[in-house]
Parts: sequence; structure tokens; C-alpha cells
Amino acid sequence: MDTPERNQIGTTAAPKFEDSPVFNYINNLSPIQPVKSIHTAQTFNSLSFSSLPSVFTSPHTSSYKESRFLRRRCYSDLSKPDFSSENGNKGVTGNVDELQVNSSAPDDKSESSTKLSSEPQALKSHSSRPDCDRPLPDSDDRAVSDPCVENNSGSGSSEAEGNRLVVSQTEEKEGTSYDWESLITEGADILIFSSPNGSEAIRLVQKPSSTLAQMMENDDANLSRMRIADPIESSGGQHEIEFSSSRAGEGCELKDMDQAIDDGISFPISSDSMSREITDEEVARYIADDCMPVSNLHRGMRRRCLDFEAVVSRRKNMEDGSNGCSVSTHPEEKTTSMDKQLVPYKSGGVVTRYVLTGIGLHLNALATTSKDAKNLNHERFSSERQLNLPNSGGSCHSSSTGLDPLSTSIVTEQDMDPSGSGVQSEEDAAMASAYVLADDFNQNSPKRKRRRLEHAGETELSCKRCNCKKSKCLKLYCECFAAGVYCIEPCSCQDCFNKPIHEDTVLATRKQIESRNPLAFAPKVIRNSDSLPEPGDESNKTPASARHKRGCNCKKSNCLKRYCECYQGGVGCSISCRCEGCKNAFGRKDGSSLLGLETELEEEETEANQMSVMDKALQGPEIQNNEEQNPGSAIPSTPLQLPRQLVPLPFSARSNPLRSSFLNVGSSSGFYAGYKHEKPNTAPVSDDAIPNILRGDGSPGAGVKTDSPNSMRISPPQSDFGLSPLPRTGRKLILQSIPSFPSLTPQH
DNA sequence: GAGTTTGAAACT
DNA sequence: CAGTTTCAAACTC
Repeated sequence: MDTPERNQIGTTAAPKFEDSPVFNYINNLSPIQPVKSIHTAQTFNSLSFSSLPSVFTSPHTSSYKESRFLRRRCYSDLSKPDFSSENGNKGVTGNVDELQVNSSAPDDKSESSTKLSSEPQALKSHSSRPDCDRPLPDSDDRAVSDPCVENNSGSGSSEAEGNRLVVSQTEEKEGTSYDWESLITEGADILIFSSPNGSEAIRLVQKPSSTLAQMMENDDANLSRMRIADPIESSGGQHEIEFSSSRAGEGCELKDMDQAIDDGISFPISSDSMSREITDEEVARYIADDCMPVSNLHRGMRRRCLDFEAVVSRRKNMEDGSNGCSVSTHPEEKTTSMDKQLVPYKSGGVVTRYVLTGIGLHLNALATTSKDAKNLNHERFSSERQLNLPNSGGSCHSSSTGLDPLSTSIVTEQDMDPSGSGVQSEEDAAMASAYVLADDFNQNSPKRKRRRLEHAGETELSCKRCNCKKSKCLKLYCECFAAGVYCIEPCSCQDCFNKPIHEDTVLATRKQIESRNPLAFAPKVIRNSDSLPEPGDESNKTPASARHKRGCNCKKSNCLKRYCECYQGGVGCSISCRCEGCKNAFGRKDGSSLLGLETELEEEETEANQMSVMDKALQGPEIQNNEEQNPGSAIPSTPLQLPRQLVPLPFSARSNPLRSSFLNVGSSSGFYAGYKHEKPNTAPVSDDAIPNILRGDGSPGAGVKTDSPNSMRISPPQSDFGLSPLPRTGRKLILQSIPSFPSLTPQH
């Protein structure tokens, strides 16, 4: 855990004075400070990771924290993207680096990174790596995934942290724990807090240590300020500060902590070395760290999303050496929020996943999620419990946002994942699980793939498994490609080019398609956050509060089957639809409202399976929320789906943090969003709403939301769900501001 | 599991 | 822009 990041963080944090914004700002300006408190940093690292919420970034805060962020970002990429717009540069770069690191070579780098700690930048990059690296190795997947995940998750991290804390506590209890009990007791509180915001989660952590609390009291106030001022950074920044203060004297033990983490993420181990000095504060730290890992697990799960844009950068990093991490502090990189979005992640080196940020849903994602979700839930739980987190299992669950009665701890973790892209998390998890299961298989015989799909695949949910035979998975026919993710084992595709190995081809193809249709990779379904109907947007008005990007053209299915993209996406048909005999349960083109939806759905359900219904519901904003919370039935509760499924409008999310509309983005969506910003509405799509939605949901108007154009970023992708925000977990989506420029295409 | 249906994507 | 073809998912048996 020597990770430089922590150190840096700690350094930055060390000065409590930072409480005052001014002071902080100054600190940021001066690189020196970071160096000061290296020790403390570690504790925070985890925290920092968690901090995602860049969304709110206030320029000021961002500015002063930048140095810090950089570090943090390493952990949480997702959040970073948000920053990118404002702070962007640094943060972004950091993210990128992290991503690269993860993808490239986790193992070796981690160590090196620790060494680098002396250098702030290096630290940043390293810090990110180390986490990733650790986990990668093995069963530890959790840890491995965690770091990476965090990066990806970014926005959700904060919340996730809270959850994580809880989890970690539980785990620790089992293994060993001194102070843990107290911590645990507090854990409940933590959970609660965490849900809303990462910042809160952090607080909880702090709470555990009375000393910290005392010490921090003042700081807390400051922190709160910070948060307010900078929602985005808040979590990370806060943590840093707090811990630093608490930890100031400590420092050394971090290594032990790290080791412990590596071993099993359980701090207790570290405690041995630490002995008593580990005060509550340390415990808190550990917890925080643990949390991170946990979250990571989820994140690790991330699906292989393709970020084409990111890919490029990544490649560079990769090529350069695993060191992608290596300081990616370049300001330029930072500028591109896109990079953040893409977080390449390797699990077992098998597949790199990139998270795409986006707005709205990709039908594909939805579909997969819904179906799989059910299965996944079951499997996930089992796996999760067994593993406790661990890798594969964890990965899977991560996706599940729902509360699982069974494993609350786990659930929390999952929630945590939400980091932003519930979808991603799901996907990732699925991916991870898939990898784990299939290490052998890789792309091999289709049969095996199928098998996995059926079995492991179920768990994976999110992963879309395509079955392309002629398109080489380089056309929109391919769900994976369309969703911005690489094909993976579970896919039964033939002659697949949609793999990391063929990044160039994939990227080029994607560009081509985008050149033809800038919105081609945009989520097909654009959802407004349920919670926040924006007055301006008509889309909100739509029953579903979401609409299909282009509208369907159904003639025989009456928009009652999944052939219909609107239906599949859980949205009602709109004016833009050219369907005939529309009977879309989610809303007919002619205006029949969703109200009838339930009844209709029920009818349909009878016809189809409840399962299918559930899925639909999940897709559908309304239902989702409820269901998510209800783990119960097969449906889905599948938390997994939930997370992904709907992509609430990013904006809405902002408006309602609670609801969090996640932006899920279909993998591509993110790009899309960004893209739009760049090229507003050039989209071929005739849809009125769409452009508006995309923009705007944010857009336009909503001032705060903002979506800043940048904001479009979602914490990933996953996109899928969006409808309901996460139930409790609340992942909030943070829209991460995407840099003005569109993700993928920017290169255009 | 094979075959059919369907509608989007791609092509002309 | 419209019509046709291609494609793969969704669905049925």
C-alpha cells in the first residue's frame, strides 16, 4: 500500500488547515504540500478512491484539489471524467494513466509504483496501479478488481465506499478485528451515509475513530464545506483531509496495511504489525482501504467496454509499458475526459474492459441485463457469499445494485459499485466471472462459450453475448460492438474482430460508422431521470420518461416484443416511431400512457414469462425502482440489471442525487453524449427528442445540471439501467462532465 | 437445437 | 431519401 498516491494524498490532506478552501487552494497550487504527508495519504487512498463524485465539480475546488485528484483519480476514474471538464486535465490524465496501468500490467507496476511514491505524479499513477495490480494476481481478484473498478466507477465510489466499509467490517470480523467491532457497530451508520454520497461515506469512516472525530471535528466542518463547494471532489478530498490530519504521525505502517490488503484485504492482518498504534483512525483507514478493494471487486467486474478513444491512449500507455500508469499526469490527457471514461481493465489479462460513458441506454445492454439479471442474481449471491467478495463472485455482484437480503454486505458493495455505471459494474462483474470461469475457454469453441453463457454467463448478466457470424462483430448488428464493448468468451461470434487485439480495427470501424451516423453508438434509449423530470424536456413527459433514440419501425410485432427496440428498451413509443399497430406497453406512440402499462405488462407477462416482464419492468423506469429494492423474486431484483439498466438521465441524477440517475451509458453512450456536445445534433436522427435529450437532458437548460456537456459522462455504462436509480444504494450517477469533446469520435 | 420471424443496419 | 439486402436477435417449435 505504499502507493504513492496515498502518500500524496496524505500529504495534501495532512494540513487540516486545508479546511479553509483558500488554504486548500493554495496547497494545490504548491506541489510541495503533497509531499508533506505521505503517510497519511495511504489511509485515504481508499477513501480517495471512493471519492468519485466529480460531477458537481466546482471549479474552485477542483483547482485546488487537482493535485490530490490526480492521485485519487487513479483510483476512481469515473469520477474523474467529471472533473475533466473543469479540472479536468490533471484528473483526467490521472485516470488515463490508471487505466493504462491496469490494462497493461498490474503486477509489476504496483511495486514500482510504490517506489515512485516519492514523486507525486508517479505516485498517482502508481497508486492506481498498485491496487489494480494486487488484485489481479489471484483470488484476490477483489482487491485487484477493486482498484481498477474504483477507477472506473468513479462517481459511485463514494457510496460504494460506504458499502464497502460495511462489508469490510464484516469480513474483518470474521478474520480478526480489534477495533472493528466498534467500527462495525458504526458501520450501519456508515452504510446509511455512504449511500447518498461518497463524501458521507467518508464521514462515517471517520466517525469510527473517536480520536479522529475529535481531531477532525473542525476539519469535518471544513470537509463538509469542501463537499458542498466541490461535490465532485468532495469524497476524495474530504477523506484525504480528514485522514491526513488524523494520521499525521503515523505513516509507516501503511505497508503493513497494504500487505494485509493484498492478502485478503482484511486489515486485521496489518494490525498485527501495526499493533495498537493502529488506533481507530487506522482502523478507519483500513476500512476505507478495504472498502476500496471491495468496491474494486465490483468494478473489477466491469465489462469489457470499449472505449475507442481511450483505447488509443491506452495503447500508447500499454505500449510504453505497463506503465500506463506512469504518470499520465500530462495535462493534455487530463483534458480529455474521454480517457477517463475508458477504463481499460484487465482481469487476468484476459480482457481489457473499457467503460464507456454515455447517456442513455443501449438496448443491448438492457436486454442482456434483463435476461441475465435473473440468473445472475442467484448465482451471484451464491458466489458472492462464498467468496465473500472475491473476485469473480464479487465481480458479478457488483453489478447487482439491488439489495440482497442475503448478503447485505455484499449488496452494499454492489451498490458501491455503482460508481457510476451500474451497468458497467454488472458487465464487468460478468466479465470477470466469465474470465474466471473460462480462463480456459477464451474464445474457443463456441460450445464452451455457450456453456459459459448459460452458466457463468448467467452470472455475468451484463455481458452481452453476441452470436455474430458474418459481421465480424464490427457492425452495429453486433450487440457487443454496438454497446461499445469487446466480445468476450461468452460470445458465440465467429471471426470476431471486436477484441482488444484488434483495437485498431475496431476503432477504425467505429469511426466509420460514426462518420456515417454520429449517433450510431449513442444509447438507443435515452432516459430522463425519473426523479427529475425536467420541465423542458418532452422526453420526460413521455410516459417512460425515456425514449428511443430513433424510434422503432415495427410492423408486425405491435411493439409488444423485443423486436421492438422501444419495447426492449423499456420505453414507450414516441412520435418519432414509425411503428404500425403500436401497442407498446410502455407507452404507445399515439400517446397512450404508461398508466396502462402495468396492466398491459401483466398481460404480457402471462404470455411471456414473468421474468421477461420483470426485465421489461426493469428497463422501464417505473418498475425498476421498486424491484430493485425488492431483491426478491427472480426478477430482479436483479440488482445487476438495475444498475445497468436504466440510464437515468445524467442530469436528472444531478438534480436528484438520491435517485441518482445513473447515466448509464451504454457503453458508447458516453461518447455519444460527448459527441453530441461537440456536434450538436448533427445526428442524423430525426428524433426531436433525442438530440434534446442527449444534450439535455441535460442540457439545455438546466443550468445546474449541467450537464455540462461534459457532464454527459456517466459513470458508466453501463447504461443500462437507468431507470431507477439505484434503490438505496443510490448510486448516484454522476454525470461526469465530459470534456467538451466527444468521446470516441473526437479523433475524427 | 434448429428453424422462423422480425426489424435494425447496411447497402444500393 | 427510398427501396432492398443483410444481419443477428428474438422468438417458436
